[in-house]
Amino acid sequence: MSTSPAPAPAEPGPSRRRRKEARPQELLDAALDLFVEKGFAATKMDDVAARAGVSKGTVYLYFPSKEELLKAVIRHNLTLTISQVDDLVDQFEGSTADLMRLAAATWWEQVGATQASGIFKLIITEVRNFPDLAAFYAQEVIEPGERLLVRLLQRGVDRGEFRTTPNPLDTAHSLIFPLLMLCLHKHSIGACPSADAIVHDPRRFIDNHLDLMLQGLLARTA
Amino acid sequence: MSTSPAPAPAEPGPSRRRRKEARPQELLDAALDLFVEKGFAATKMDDVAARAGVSKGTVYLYFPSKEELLKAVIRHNLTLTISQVDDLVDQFEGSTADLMRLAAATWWEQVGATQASGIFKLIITEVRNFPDLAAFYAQEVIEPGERLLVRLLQRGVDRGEFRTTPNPLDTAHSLIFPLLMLCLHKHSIGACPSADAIVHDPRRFIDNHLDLMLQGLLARTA
Amino acid sequence: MSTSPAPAPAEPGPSRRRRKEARPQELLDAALDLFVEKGFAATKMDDVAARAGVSKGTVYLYFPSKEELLKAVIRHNLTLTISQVDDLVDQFEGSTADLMRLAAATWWEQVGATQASGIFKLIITEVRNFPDLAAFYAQEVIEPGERLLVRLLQRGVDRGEFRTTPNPLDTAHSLIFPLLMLCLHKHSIGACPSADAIVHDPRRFIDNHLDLMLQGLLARTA
Amino acid sequence: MSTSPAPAPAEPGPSRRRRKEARPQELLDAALDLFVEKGFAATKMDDVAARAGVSKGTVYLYFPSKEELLKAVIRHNLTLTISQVDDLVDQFEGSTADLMRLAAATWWEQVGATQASGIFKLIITEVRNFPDLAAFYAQEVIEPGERLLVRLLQRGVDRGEFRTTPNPLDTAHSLIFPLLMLCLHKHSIGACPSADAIVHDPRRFIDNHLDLMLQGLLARTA
DNA sequence: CATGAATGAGGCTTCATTCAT
DNA sequence: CATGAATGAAGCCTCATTCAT
Repeated sequence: MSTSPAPAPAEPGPSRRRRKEARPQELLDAALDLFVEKGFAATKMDDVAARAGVSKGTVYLYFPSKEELLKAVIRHNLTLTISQVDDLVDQFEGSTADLMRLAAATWWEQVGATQASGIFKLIITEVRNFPDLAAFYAQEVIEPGERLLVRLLQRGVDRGEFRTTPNPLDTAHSLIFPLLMLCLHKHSIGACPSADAIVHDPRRFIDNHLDLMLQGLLARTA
Repeated sequence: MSTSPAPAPAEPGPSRRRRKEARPQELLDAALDLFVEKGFAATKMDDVAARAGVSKGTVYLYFPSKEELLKAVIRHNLTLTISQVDDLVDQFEGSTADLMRLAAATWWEQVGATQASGIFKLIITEVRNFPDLAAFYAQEVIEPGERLLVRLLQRGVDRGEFRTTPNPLDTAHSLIFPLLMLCLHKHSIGACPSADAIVHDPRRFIDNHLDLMLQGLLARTA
Repeated sequence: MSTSPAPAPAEPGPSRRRRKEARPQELLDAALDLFVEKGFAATKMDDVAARAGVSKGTVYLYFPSKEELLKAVIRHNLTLTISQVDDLVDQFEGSTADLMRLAAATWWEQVGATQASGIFKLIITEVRNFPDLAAFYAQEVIEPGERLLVRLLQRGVDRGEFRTTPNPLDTAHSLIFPLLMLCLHKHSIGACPSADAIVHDPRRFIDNHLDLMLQGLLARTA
Repeated sequence: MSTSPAPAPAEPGPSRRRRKEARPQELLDAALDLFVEKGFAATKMDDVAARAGVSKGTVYLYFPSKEELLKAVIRHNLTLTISQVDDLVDQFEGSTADLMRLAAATWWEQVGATQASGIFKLIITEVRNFPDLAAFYAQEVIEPGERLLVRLLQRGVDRGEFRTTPNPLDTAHSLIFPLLMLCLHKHSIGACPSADAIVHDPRRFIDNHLDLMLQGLLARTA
């Protein structure tokens, strides 16, 4: 986009400096793509560099090793997501069913539909090779995520919309697991041309899933 | 199944012979474990050999290359599972809810709770590096699996137990995805000691999930 | 020498095994040569392998890293030298002057004139990059060597052959330093064809040096 | 010598100017230190720049390559030393023993005790990798040095102070080698904290060495 | 059949050198 | 002049694969 030769040298001189500032982000994006696509071990630093449009050595100006690059990729893609939905739950005033639909849509737009959705595959793939990640991910994603979902369910119960379920955490997992599978699918089988996409329309699937779950959760008035 | 003692006890001794006959199976098991744990690229042939209790060269007596070993592992772990449940659906005579609970329990016992459950992580991890797998997996697992689940749902509808859902395939995915996530979790975060197990009791989770789904599916008599 | 294709396969089968047992020594010799010639940092593992007649990877079957190879080279070339001269001093019965000449000749034959003489250059060159070596060398070589030399001088004094010197350790260094310089020279300037050899005859130099020193040490009867 | 304050105080300020003029010297000093400490191959241009307090690119403004920097370092540290002692020999009127003591003390002060003493280690370390150095060093240092020492010995013989020795060059080496070893030691084992200094007092050692040698050289009147 | 020594292509990483600012 | 971001050749080390025993 901005890599075309600058037509006017009149500008203060951003070309080199601007690149420098953008590099880490470009490298993180390139690395995320490749780590998700091929796995950490099968990704070559050369490939990361090439995809970011730099030479091999440049990557090492920004990240001291392949492993640190991985950690930076994960750190970079795990922040800020849950807190937004957290705020949503606080402020929303409609029915819990609507809130859940809104939260799911938000999440899908910001995470599921973006490059960041690959992070789930990456975690599942690499967590056993880099055990540090486990604690980090549990603390940064799983725990806040579970708290959020349980809070959401409790809201429904408190407002008389949902029945109680024997184990709210299990129920939370029933809600969220299919969405995570959507992400995993998108970056595995779903990315292979040979296998025709199994889930054709993620948004429709999410609606259907929430409908099913909400039916199962509704307080039966009868 | 085929490891039963050799019928003729006249031979010099069964132990060495049995080993030879068991080798491929032992190698496949070792390879599955390691491929699932570390990923294909990060697994060394040395490790596979060591875990199977043989020397490195021996692996090549049975599998011509690492990639062929991977394919053999996948092929070996994908067969026979669905057909069993298929038969179940044909023969079962009780309610579809009970059938689903039985099918899920059977699947969990034969797949989810065993080493073979790792195959799902392996597929997700490696399918993009070995695109052949995609078609193979789609044909051998996804399509029969989806057919089975849709048939199951249809049975419920036909018998007046379930309401119809706008997209039965989506519904099938809502049913099965959480179970697959259980397998993935078990072989990723769930295997890390640092992160306390998130899903503590798979069987209870499956019950809860089916209850929720069934509530959502039941034909409302009201 | 023995790498020609074996004409008679009748032998028990030494070719492969014998190589395996000789490898470490061959590699240590090759590494000593190259480390001494080019320095540790400038020596490539490929070069070591090539000089030992094996491929790159083979070196790593015997030494886990370049640094460990260096340590092994040093360890291997520092043992057994001083103890021999130590025994000599114990058993010799002639004049201390003769004993010193014999000791020097022995040392020159076993160390100075051999490949092992390079170890002194190697130590001087690399000790600051690998500080572990300092303590090791001080303990294994310097301390026993100094003790030996001081004992030798004391023998001369005790027998009324030598005068006392204000600082025997200094005197010991005056004795030994020129011999060490001989080794250093041999592996530096002395190895360059462009500079005509400065010390033409090491044995003659050693004789001359000892004569000078002994003249300086003799008890003056006057 | 040339770092005296700029004659014209009218200019904006001497500090920046002086730095520019001092740069080459600062770089040579930094490079000498590092080449001596770590060896040529293990020294990074970054380190040289950092020690001289400039950025990496700046080094290349003054020296076109790392190898040229090495040559400049050596050239710079080899000049001017011997000619001073040469003059001393011409002008001195006392005993040759005293002259030798004076010459040794002068040399120690101007070379041995300074940073320049490292040059001997550097030559020994690198001469085989840069054969040009051999001829240069032989011509600039060894030959004048040997001529000087032989002249010194001849002076003693001519004045009836010393006996003749069978090979004056060997004797010259016996005189000078221990002093060179002092320099080498100082920049190798002597610089390692782990090994307690072996030669504790260089000046005392030099005195002792000369006393020994002079005793060995004295014309015996008896 | 089984072994494990040997190979060498390939990947991560370093660092001398260049050059736009 | 000085900077430091960028480059890419080169070196250490790994590991899939081969093959003599």
